[in-house]
Amino acid sequence: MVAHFGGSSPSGSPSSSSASGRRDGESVVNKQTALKKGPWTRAEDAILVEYIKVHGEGNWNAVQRNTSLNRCGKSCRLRWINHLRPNLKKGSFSPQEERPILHLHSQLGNKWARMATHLPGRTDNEIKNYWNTRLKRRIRQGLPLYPNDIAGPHRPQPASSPVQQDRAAVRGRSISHPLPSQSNPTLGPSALSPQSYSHLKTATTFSYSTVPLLSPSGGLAGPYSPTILSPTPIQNRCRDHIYPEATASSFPGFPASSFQFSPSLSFSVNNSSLQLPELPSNQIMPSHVQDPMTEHETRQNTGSTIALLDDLLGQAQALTSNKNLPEQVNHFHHHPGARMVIKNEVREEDRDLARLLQSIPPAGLDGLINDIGYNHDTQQPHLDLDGVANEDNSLGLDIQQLALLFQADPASCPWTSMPKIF
DNA sequence: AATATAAGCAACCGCATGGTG
DNA sequence: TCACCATGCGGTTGCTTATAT
Repeated sequence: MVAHFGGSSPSGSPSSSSASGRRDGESVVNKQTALKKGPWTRAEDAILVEYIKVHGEGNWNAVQRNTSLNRCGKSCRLRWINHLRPNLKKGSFSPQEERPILHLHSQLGNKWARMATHLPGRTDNEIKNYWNTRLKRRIRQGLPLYPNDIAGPHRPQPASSPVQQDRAAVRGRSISHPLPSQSNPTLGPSALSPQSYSHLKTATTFSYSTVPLLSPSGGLAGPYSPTILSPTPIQNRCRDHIYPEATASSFPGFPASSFQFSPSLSFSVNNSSLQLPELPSNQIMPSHVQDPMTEHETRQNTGSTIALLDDLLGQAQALTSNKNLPEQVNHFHHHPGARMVIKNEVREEDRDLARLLQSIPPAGLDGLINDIGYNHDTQQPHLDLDGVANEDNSLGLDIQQLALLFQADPASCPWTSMPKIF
């Protein structure tokens, strides 16, 4: 078979000497004008590895200038990052790796690079490919993604989309949010047909953490507002269609008409690492429905819990801008009883953890956080909460403890019976 | 065995960001 | 302040292989 890569650019597989040879010859002539594309050959790999051995990573464009490689800097970087650098894991993802991916995606969305920092030896590209493959599979299996009223490539767009309503709501306008029932034909769970998939290719990630929370009065949920919050339309759809089996009665301890839909409460402890909550993996919505807020808007709208942690992270960044700064202990600005150990470098992992904590009702955090940090040995964030910390500084909360914290009945905690979405 | 479809994967592209002169 | 450059990220494409019909 003659393979063609990138349209008109012929190239062979790495073992195809004829194709690559012809291409190589061509590249020598056109070195100033046409850089080689397509699969890398072993010879090219060897050149790149040897160069990096001597000069180290970075300055990728210099590779092409200083070697016989006729690849652009971006291509060299990509090849090194994804295939040639040491300690890369190869092969399919293990179940131990898959679960964190699901959890991370539920918290971070399509932040592949960020996710990769939590999965040693794995690249963002691998994670992205894994996720996209899985997403396609689940869609093909017809699992519910969103309701019929918004599905389909040719449906007329409503005059006021749910997102617009959400946006209006977070700007303080009072909008009623009738809870859709399972029997509501327009909002009932729908199975997405494979034919609908092409439409979804434009969909982007939708994360619970971006959903604005409304107080019962319709205003924003502040950091110390009651934890019982009115769900927005988007949250309603999450509850009714991503967890279609769950009904209001599945959430004991919360009024049926007003609760914060936050499955993120379902922490558990396993193998001394922070287990992120089990969340649906298919958190996507069609592009004409979802309208993800900017990070700034998200912070503004969800307020608040995150503000506390951002406050701390801001302090950490300020403090750690001095590389020689010794490890310091700071006090929570809003939580005098809590303390945070600030290491000597600012870590994205901390920000990830902060995002995770964003999903915890503010009152649940109040006075609880004792220590927050990141364990580089285990590559896991750790969080000490007063009275519930484990010996190894991992998160010491199990689902029953959390249920108690948030005054739900642990014996009938709904998240333990949530259907798995993978 | 031939064909169709799905899955897995590698690589490219466009864009955003940050540093520097 | 601006332009330029290097780098990094996420989306997308298209090829190869595996599996189903």
